Amino acid sequence: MNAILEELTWRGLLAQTTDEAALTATLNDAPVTFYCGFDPTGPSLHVGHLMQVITMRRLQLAGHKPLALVGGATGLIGDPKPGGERSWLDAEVATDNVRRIQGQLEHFLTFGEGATDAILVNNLDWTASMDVITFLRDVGKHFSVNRMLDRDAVKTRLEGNGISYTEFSYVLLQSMDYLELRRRHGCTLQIGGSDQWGNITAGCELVRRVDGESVHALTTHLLTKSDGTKFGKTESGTVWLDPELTSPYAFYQFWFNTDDRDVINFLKIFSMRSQVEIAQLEELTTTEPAARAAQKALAQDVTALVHGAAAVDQAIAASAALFGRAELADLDRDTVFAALNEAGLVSAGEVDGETIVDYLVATGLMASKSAARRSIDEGGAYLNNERITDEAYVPGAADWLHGEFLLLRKGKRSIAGVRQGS
RNA sequence: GGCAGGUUGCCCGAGUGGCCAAAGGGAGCGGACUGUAAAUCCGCCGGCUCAGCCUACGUUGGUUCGAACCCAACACCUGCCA
Repeated sequence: MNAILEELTWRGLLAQTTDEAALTATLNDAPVTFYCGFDPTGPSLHVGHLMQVITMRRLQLAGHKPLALVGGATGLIGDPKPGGERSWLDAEVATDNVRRIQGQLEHFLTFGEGATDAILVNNLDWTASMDVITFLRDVGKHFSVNRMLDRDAVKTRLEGNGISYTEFSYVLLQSMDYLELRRRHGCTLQIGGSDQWGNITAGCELVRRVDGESVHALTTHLLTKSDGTKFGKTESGTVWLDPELTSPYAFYQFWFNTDDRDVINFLKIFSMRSQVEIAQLEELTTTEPAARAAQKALAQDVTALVHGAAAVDQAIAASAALFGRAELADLDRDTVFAALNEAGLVSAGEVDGETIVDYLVATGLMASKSAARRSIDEGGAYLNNERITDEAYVPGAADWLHGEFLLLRKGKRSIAGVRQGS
């Protein structure tokens, strides 16, 4: 087996390949141009996309050439998912999303003119100008509806709430991408999540039927968590890569809170650490679970990759200040400010009212005054790390840290601050 | 275009005239125990000027002392037929 395939296998990434022997030979033979597509369904990539992005990076480091495709066209159509029809993505929003996502991808791969440098492509470029007759004759003719109906997502939809012709056609567009990228860039490998297997192999088949060339597919396992919940979500929603949508602090916390049972798998998938290093961390997780060395390594690695080393330092400092044992009074003003700023800081001027309930609501920590009162009742609200018992309490001069900040907390780990003055 | 079924809180789903802010489950939140983990147990889970009031069961209008529940129209979804 080829070295990079072995590594992907060890990391638990490799789910399926079209023809392992042929793919191994191809990868050994020469640099391979490969692609992976991202549909612009949101304003940013999120941690769920990270697995593919990092896999692309691994392949690039192994000497292969990535084509990062953003689905300006496919995003407007929608890949059928079992649950039901997707909500319509406005064309303008899609265009904007494409631009944002392209910018993010540039962050993770090395782009340029060199042999293994990555190239950005957008499938709108070869789809928008295609006319219906050409589409139906040159592309549609190669697809059997009978086989399209066999796909799981489609079957589920037929048994459930049905599927529109729009989404049913999605696979044709994605297949066209493969054909086009092979012609334009000599692309002979497509990677994606294992849920993309059907779309990817359909592309392989189209290339074979139309151009008579044999191209490859490689899928990665879908990420599962031990507790059965979906990866990539927190109580506040999707964990985005855009620092405007998910702060580096929240991002760091997301990884830091990983379950013991998942942390080693995540390190294999998301970090560039070696087999030896990960084995050591695995050992530490068993012998000294409370230290959570593996979670720290994971959070630092991924945060550094996405937001840079400086953001890691800030996230660590903020976490230490907010969760540490240190007396709040002992923390210097700048540390408090940096920590609260990461956690989310509201200016006192924006607070409507003066009781602790008003502050809790203003920071967004509590959804409503009712919820705030309830939390206080339940003993789950804290001011400067001390439990609040009186919902009518009005913070006094002594409560303002350095005369400037209030530290508010809900439960153990939802934190926000209020800042006096401007 | 015809016929049938459907639209309930974040999600699923019960409720068919007063006892309904609406059963049950899931998700979520808090507490206890811990390690900012998991599991477990307990509590909470529309809003507010909170023993009361307001808003809510697709939309609008109607019947009624009283409607998520009955009637009408409309909108949307699904299926079957044309």
